[in-house]
Amino acid sequence: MIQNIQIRELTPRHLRQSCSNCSLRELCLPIGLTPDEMQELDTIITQARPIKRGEALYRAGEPFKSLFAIRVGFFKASVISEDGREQVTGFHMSGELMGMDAISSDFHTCDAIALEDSEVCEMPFGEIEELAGDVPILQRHLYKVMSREIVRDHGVMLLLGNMKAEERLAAFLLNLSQRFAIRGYSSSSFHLRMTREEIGSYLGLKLETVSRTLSKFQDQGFIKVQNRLIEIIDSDSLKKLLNNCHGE
Amino acid sequence: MIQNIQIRELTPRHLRQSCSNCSLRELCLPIGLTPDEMQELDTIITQARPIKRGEALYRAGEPFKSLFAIRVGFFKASVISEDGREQVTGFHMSGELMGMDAISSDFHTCDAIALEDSEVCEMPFGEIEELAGDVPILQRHLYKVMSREIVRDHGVMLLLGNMKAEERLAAFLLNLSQRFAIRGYSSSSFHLRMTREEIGSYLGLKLETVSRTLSKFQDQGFIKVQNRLIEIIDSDSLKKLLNNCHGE
DNA sequence: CGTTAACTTGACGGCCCTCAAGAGAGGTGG
DNA sequence: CCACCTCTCTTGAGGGCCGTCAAGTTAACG
Repeated sequence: MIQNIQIRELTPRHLRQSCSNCSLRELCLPIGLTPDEMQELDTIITQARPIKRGEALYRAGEPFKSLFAIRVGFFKASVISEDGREQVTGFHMSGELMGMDAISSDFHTCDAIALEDSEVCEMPFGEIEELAGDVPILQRHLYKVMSREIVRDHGVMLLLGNMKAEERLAAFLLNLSQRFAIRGYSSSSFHLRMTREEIGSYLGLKLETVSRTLSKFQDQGFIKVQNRLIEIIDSDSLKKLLNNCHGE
Repeated sequence: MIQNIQIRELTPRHLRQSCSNCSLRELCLPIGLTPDEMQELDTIITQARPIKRGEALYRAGEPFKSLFAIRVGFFKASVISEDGREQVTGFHMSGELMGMDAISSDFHTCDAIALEDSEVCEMPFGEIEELAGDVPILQRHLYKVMSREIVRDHGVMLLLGNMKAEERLAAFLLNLSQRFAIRGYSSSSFHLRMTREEIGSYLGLKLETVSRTLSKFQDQGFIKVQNRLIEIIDSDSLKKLLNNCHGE
C-alpha cells in the first residue's frame, strides 16, 4: 500500500531522471543502478506505446513476450472463467507493472484493458531477464515487484472472503485515494475511471450494490458522488468502517 | 493446475535423483541444471527440518530469510486483518514452495501453519538469488514459480468474487483431488487435513455452510463424507456444477 | 436531438450467516 | 479400558444482506 511513497526522496538523481523519462515507478523504484546499467535498461525498453481507451494491451491466451510499465493512464486486468464470468483482478495506474502473471506459462492469463487513453513502455522479458542476470540489484527488484503483487492479491482475497459490501467499498475508495496521493494527485477528490460494474466485479458485488452503497456513504456524509467524480469528505469514518466492523 | 504433472518424465536423471532427495518438485521442476549446479543448490539447501502439526513454519511479521520447500506434509497459509479476521490464502502440500510473499518487504506477511507433521527444506533466499544470477535457467524458474502463484491467486479471486457456495466447494474438492493425483495418491479418496472452519475461511464461507454443502453433495451422491475422509463418487457432476452454473 | 450506455432507486426473494443444541471423534488420565 | 473433556462437526430455525428484476433518470456521443 505504502510501497511507492518514497520514490522521489530515495532514488539517486540519474535514476530519478531516467525514471521520469519512462515513468517506471515500479521497476526502477529504489534500485541503485549505475548510469551504464540505466542506459542499457533504456535501450531495452520501448518508449511510449499508446493504447486508446477501450483497447486491449494484451488478452488472455496471447503469447507472452513483454512486461508493460504504465507510463500514463489507467488499466483493468481481468480473468474470464470458462463459463464467461469476468473477475476484475486489479486496477493499475501509472508507474505500475503489468503482465507478470504470464511468465509462468508464456501465455497471458488475463486481459489488460485501458480505461482511459494510456501509454505503456514495453519491456521484452527475455532481455530484462538477461540484464537481471548481470545486475543483481535489478534481479532482486523483479522478485520484489512480483512478491508485492502476491501480497496485494492476498489483501484482495481477505477483502472478498471476509468483508461486507460497505467495508469493501470503503477499502476500495481509501486504496484509490492513497494511490492517487502517491502520484501527486488529490487524495480527496478523484475521477473513477471504471464503471460501477467493473468496481463490482473487482469487489465481488453487483453493480446495484455498488451504486447503493456509494449513495449510502453520501447520505452519511462520508463522500460526495457526482457520477464518476468522488470527493472524500470524512476519510476517518471510512477507515473506522474497516477496523470496527463486525469483528469484535 | 496441471503444472506439475510431468516431473518424472521430463527431468534428466541427475536432476530427478537430486529432486527426489530434497523433494523440490516446485523449484527443480523442469530445469536442466548441470550436475555441478545441482550440487551447489544442494549445499545451499538445508535438508529436512521437521515441523510438528499445529506449529508455525513462520509467522507474519517475522524477518524474511528463506523460502521453504515442503518435503512432506501439509500447510495452510493465512493472513490476519487488523481487526483479527483470518483469511486462509492457500493450502500447500509436498513439493510446493512457501514464503514468496515475504520477498517484497523482507518480512513475512502471512502465517504458515503445519496441518500435519511435516518436513521442509529451508532455502536461504540470498544464496538462492546469488546462484540464480549465475544460472539463468534457475533465475527464470524462480520467476515462473512466483508468476504461477499470482495466477493461482487470481483463480481464487474468481472463486471468491463470482461463485456460489456449491461451486466453491466443488472447485475446492476437484482441485485437491487433482493435486493428490499428481503426487501419486488417490484422486478419488483422500483425507482432508484442515477443519471445516479453515475450508470456510479459504472459500469465504462459514463453517456451517461448508458442512451443509458437503452433506448436500453426499445426499446427491456426488461424494461420500466420513468426517475428514472424502470419497469422490461422481466427479463429472462436480465439474458440471462449475461450468453450468448460473452463467448463461 | 436522438440513441445508447451507465447509473440510481425500489421491491422482492434467496442464499448464506447467525444462533443454538446436540452428536461424534480424539486424546488424556484414572 | 472406560470415563471424561474438548474440539469438531452436523443439523435446524430464523433473519439479514445482497442479488435479481424492473423502471426510470442521467450522461455521453454522434
